[in-house]
Amino acid sequence: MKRPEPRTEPVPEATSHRLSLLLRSLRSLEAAGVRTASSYEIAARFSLNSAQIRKDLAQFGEFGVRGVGYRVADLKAHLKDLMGLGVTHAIGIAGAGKLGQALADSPNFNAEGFRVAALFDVDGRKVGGCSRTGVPIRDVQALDGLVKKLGIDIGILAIPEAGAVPLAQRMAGAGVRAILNFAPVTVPALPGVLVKNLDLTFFLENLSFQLAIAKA
Amino acid sequence: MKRPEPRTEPVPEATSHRLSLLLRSLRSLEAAGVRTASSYEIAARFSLNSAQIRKDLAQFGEFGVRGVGYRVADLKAHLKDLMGLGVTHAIGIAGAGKLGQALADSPNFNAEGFRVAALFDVDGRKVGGCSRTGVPIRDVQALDGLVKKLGIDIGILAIPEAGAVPLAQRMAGAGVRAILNFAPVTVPALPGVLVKNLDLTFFLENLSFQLAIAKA
DNA sequence: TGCTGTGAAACCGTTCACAGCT
DNA sequence: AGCTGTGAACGGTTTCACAGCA
Repeated sequence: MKRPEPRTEPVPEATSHRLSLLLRSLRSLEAAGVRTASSYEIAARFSLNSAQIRKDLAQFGEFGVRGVGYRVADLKAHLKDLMGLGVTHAIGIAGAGKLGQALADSPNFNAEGFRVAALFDVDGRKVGGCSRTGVPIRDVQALDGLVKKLGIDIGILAIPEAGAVPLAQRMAGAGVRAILNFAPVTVPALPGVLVKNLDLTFFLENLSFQLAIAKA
Repeated sequence: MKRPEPRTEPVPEATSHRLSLLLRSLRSLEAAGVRTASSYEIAARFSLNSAQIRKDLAQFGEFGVRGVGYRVADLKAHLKDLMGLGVTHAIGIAGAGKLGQALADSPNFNAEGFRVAALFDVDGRKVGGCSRTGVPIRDVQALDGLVKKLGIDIGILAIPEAGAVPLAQRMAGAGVRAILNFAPVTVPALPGVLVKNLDLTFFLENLSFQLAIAKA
């Protein structure tokens, strides 16, 4: 099994999402006791083209066995490694409101590869407490120190619009390497830090838009 | 100002997101007292190509004035109309946990074009209560009746994985026209209902992936 | 034989560059 | 002159179709 040159260009978001889906699918195949699966079988699971699965994987190496398919356990292990889920990322969430706590307690954010290390808030009444599953709520003042101490490499912004950009900058300064922003502002790219803006309103508006068009 | 044929094909998600961004930008321009803006000026606000803005809009009509640009108030009104935000969509959220309540109380989900009409839960202790901003929590049993009574046309799934698909089907049966699913399962397309699966884990995994590649 | 991995073709979205209106 | 609206060029992604290996 050979590997191509290590990539430097970012992976297209569509590819990344398909690989996440693939990983999820492999987990369920493994749980079902399936040892080996062809790209055709996998493609049937979610509605995808089998060639696309092969192409997606081929960018990163040769993971299959001709005439046989893919060994589920092997491919899953390779994928996890590839996606950087072999090591556990420590997450810091700014904003201990409902959204922040929902994310902090979510099994999805404490799954393979991720662990929510702390919540941060400005509200003195919340600071010192912890979320339902025990994620401590700290004062934003302590952010810089705790990012380093806890090894937080991913920051999440679950705060109102106004504070988002400065807080993103603060996180970047503290050494966070990636930021997921839920506030309805576009946080600009920061040097050396990956920023993903994720305004949930846009998805709602998208639905509204599609409905409006279908109606017409 | 002429309009092209009404569209039937779905709008690409990228276009839809850009138009959401454009709408947001127009609101801030209007708030700043700007009356008219060229595609070049608007493009500079977010980092886009001016031609793309013109092309995006051109699919739906002619909204600009040659030699002048776009009248901010006019374009905003047209965009809102186009995106189906002229009428208010009633939203029903399944799952009155932290995420469900966060969304129910979010100003973004109660903005122009949207209003959260009800939360639904199976937990008898929650039923009968309401969220911080007063969205009533109802028993899932009552879903079918309330969808019709409250005119709910958009359903949101903020529940664990297991119940998501059946509940989506139930919502579809009750007459919901679009579903936004936050549970980590792919809810398949249902006849006559728009389904958008939005697994937040995928965005985290995407960040992890990009970090892993950058490191290599 | 049956599957992967992959060049070639088709498709789609973005960018360029300019005609045409005000 | 200045800007929109748009045909044409470009670049990237998806699909096809098959060579090549187990």
